[in-house]
Amino acid sequence: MSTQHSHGSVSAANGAIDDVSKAIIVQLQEDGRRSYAAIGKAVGLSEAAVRQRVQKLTDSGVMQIVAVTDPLQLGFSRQAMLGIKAEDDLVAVADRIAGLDQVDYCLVTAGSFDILAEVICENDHDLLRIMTEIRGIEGVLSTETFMYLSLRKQEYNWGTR
Amino acid sequence: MSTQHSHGSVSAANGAIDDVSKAIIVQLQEDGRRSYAAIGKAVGLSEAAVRQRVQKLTDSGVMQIVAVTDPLQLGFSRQAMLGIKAEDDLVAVADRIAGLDQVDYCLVTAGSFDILAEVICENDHDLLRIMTEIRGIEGVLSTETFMYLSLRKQEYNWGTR
DNA sequence: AGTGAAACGACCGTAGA
DNA sequence: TCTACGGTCGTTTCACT
Repeated sequence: MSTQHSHGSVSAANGAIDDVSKAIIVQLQEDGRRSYAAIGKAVGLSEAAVRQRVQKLTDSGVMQIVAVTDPLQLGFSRQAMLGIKAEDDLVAVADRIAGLDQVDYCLVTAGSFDILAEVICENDHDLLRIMTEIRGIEGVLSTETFMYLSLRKQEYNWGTR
Repeated sequence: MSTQHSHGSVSAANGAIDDVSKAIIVQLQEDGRRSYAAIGKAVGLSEAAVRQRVQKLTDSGVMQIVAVTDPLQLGFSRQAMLGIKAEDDLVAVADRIAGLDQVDYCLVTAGSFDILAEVICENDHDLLRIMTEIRGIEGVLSTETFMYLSLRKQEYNWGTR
């Protein structure tokens, strides 16, 4: 870490990612199972070098390679975003909500809601149950439900365009 | 497709996924690059059989294996959910919003907003620009912004618990 | 749909610049 | 941090069930 010679580092001291690593990420956003050799050919690096950089990127949490699924095709036909008003420690309340299995996405926001939570359920019965559960959580003042009618865009390839 | 012998199919006629395929998906949700051989060992199937099922699952859009990145670590420090009220054909309006590069997630909802859109930006300047752009889209009546303060949960492993 | 086997290619550790 | 190389393991194709 103390010295650098002819080559740059995967991430600079400030945590920025160089163009080569971005190119590698693009390759893996297109196909998470693309071989390191093929990626190396595309970005102009040896197979081993690609492997090292992918390792660092995943270890540092910049990137993860995972299967993402379509809830509808797996039988989860009810999705909703919940806008939540809360009191006291918003992070603590959000973490309690995030602890529920049916919540896949939860964050603290600035705006007329304090917390947003996305829930994925099999049916209306499940959705009602999880909503009731969230309303019962300590610190939750109110919830408003936005039922998903039609998903128009969902992209995972961020930071590389 | 017309006959079945001793083995089941990857997806039933109604589109449901059997338990073996779910087990494969779980493996790939844990690690998208896990070898077919290792998955086969875990789920009790040969490598070739695992590969065939993965192929079908990805071809049919039930699953995709991709790199997902952390916007913050890639220099995109401003995220927000926009609650949008719109008129006329909501799908058409949502698709126009979805066409913007900075929008990574966009859907039509039932509730006090007609459309929800998540935007990922490098800075406040970009965020303001994209908000202005969305407000200018035909059919958009109003937008309300929920700035992201703290992401507490983001899970990709859906449909397999 | 699944199995098994053989040829091929990818992956991984190590060494050296 | 990169390239180079060899051993090991995964992948692919094919014939068969």
